[in-house]
Amino acid sequence: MPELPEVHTTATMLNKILKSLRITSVWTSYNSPSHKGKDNIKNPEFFKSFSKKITGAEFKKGYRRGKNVLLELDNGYTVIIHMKMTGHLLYGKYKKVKSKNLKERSKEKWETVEEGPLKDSKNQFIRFVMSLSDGRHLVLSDMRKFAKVTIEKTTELETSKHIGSIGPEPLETTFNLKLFTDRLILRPRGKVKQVLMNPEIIAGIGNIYSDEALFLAGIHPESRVNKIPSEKMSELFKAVKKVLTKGIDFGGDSTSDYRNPLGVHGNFHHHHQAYRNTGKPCIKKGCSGTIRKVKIGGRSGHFCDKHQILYS
DNA sequence: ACTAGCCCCTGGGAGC
DNA sequence: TGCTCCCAGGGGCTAG
Repeated sequence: MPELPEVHTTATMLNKILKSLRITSVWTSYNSPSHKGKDNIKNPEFFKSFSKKITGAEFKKGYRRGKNVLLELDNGYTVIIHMKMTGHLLYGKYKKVKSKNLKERSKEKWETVEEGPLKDSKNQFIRFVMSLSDGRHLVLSDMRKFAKVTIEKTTELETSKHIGSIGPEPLETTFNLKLFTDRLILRPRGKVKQVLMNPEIIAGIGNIYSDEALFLAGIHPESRVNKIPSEKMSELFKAVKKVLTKGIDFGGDSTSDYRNPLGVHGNFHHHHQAYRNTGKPCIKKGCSGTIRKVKIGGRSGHFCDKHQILYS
């Protein structure tokens, strides 16, 4: 699933690709009027005004905040895209076709006409399309329809409810051990894995990278934040930076079919040490433990039963 | 402050 | 081959 490294890869590439391109039209197959929250293109009324705001505008820059891709336009608005579980943004040449499947709510769908790396013609999950002034398209593929697309005035972005409450960025140079500890201790009795994954505490860390960081630091995911000794907190701090950086270096993690905007998979999922390795022997040097799975706050956590210590 | 549980959603895998 | 059932989960939400 897209976490910080995947969103970072996508946003960085889009910044280069989209710069000075114009949006000529917009399309979506999302249609859930009853969906909670009106500020989402799944709501047809919202999509209408959204479409009006962005059609004709030009991209100024693309960047990331937390797990959100932010696309700043030249007309004072910024498009906010959260890809959630199965979303990815793809750039290429697509065409609209009539769906043969009459059961589908929308009788239109999009498929690629591009050859090369982006052989995406079987992609039946394109839910949102921005047609661009170069004749190409930026499309959102979103199998489970969890993604969220919305818009804010650029000047109000930092105080908006979508972006305003997001915690500090763990890969910023200003993110040091003291800040890390100060943030975690805001939830003193929380389970460390849950606290790490809370976007209001620290931005961008999800299930995969929290498992991997805790594995590296040798801390059990159910440890209470205020029981973790300071030298272990220091190890965790370094581990968080390390796994996120490694994720970016590998082009992201494609466990959930993540692809970058040119359709290329990442490789981090070939290097998991804990995540989804249930039952396998621990690969830490000299450790004879086994990877176990536990439910924490409705999410599955994976850890070595030997070298990851429970502080509680 | 924290927890449990539900919801959004659909493909993939297991079991029969 | 095809059915049923369970699982994956970010984050927003409510209720306790």
